[in-house]
Amino acid sequence: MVVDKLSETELDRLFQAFADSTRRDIVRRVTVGEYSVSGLAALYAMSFAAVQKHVAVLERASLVTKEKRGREQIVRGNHDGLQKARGLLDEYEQIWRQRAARMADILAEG
Amino acid sequence: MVVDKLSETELDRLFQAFADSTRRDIVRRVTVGEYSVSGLAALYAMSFAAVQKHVAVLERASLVTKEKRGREQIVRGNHDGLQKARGLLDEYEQIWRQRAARMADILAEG
DNA sequence: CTAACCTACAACCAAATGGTTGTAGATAAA
DNA sequence: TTTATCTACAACCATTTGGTTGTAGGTTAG
Repeated sequence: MVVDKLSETELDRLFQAFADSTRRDIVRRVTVGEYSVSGLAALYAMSFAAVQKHVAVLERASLVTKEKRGREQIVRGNHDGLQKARGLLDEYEQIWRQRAARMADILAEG
Repeated sequence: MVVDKLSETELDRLFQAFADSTRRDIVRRVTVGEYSVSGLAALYAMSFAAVQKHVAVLERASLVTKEKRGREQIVRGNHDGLQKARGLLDEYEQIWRQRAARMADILAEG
C-alpha cells in the first residue's frame, strides 16, 4: 500500500489546524453530526466571523469539507486530513520501535 | 489501562510543536541519535538561537528532553509527547469508526 | 591562565494568528 | 416584494511566532 508523500507545508497546515481547542472541537462535532457554519458559531463564545475563519483553517488542512445547501454551508468531517496526520505520527512511532529494537540487539550482544 | 486526560493547552503545545518542519526534523533526529543543541544547530540554515528556541518549544511539548553533559546540553527524543498526540488522533479515529458503524446500521435497517 | 566553545537569554523585527466590527451578496421566509 | 438569515470578505488590532544579533556565564582545551 503506497501512501503519497505529504509536502511539508501540508503537514504544517495539518498540525497547525489541530493546535487550537476550538478547531479540535469543531472536528469532533462535524464528524458525528451535520452543522452549518452558523450552527457551529452558535456553540462558541466568539463571533461568527471567528468561527468562519476556524472552519477555513480546517478546510485548508483537509480536515473538513463544506457543501452548499440552500443559503447554508454544511460542514462535514473529512477523513483525509486525519489519516494523513495519523500517518505521520505512525512513522515517528516506527522510528521509536526501531530504536527500541536496536537497543535490545545491543543488550543481547553485550 | 487508564490514560490521563490531557489539558487543552497541553494539546495546543503538542500540535503546535509538530506544526513546523524544522521541529519535526529535530524530533526524528534526536529519536535516532544523540545531538547537542549546537550539533543540531549545525544542521540547519539558521542561527544557533533559532534552533535553541525550536528545542525549547519541543521540550515544553514533552517531545524532547535535555540533559546537561559537561558544557553541552544533550537533546533526546521523549516518547511521552508522541504517545499523547497519537492518543488524541486515535480518539478521533474512533469517532470516525463509530460513525461508520452507525451508517452501516442504518443501511442494514433500511 | 587564557582562549575557545556551548548555552542561555534579552531585545528587536516582520509576518502570522486569533480575534473584532462592518459591509455586501445570495437565499429563504413573511 | 420586503425582510430576515446565512455566508464571505475586508480592515483593523493585539498577541504570538520564527527569525535575527548581541551579551554574558559556565566548561573544556591549550
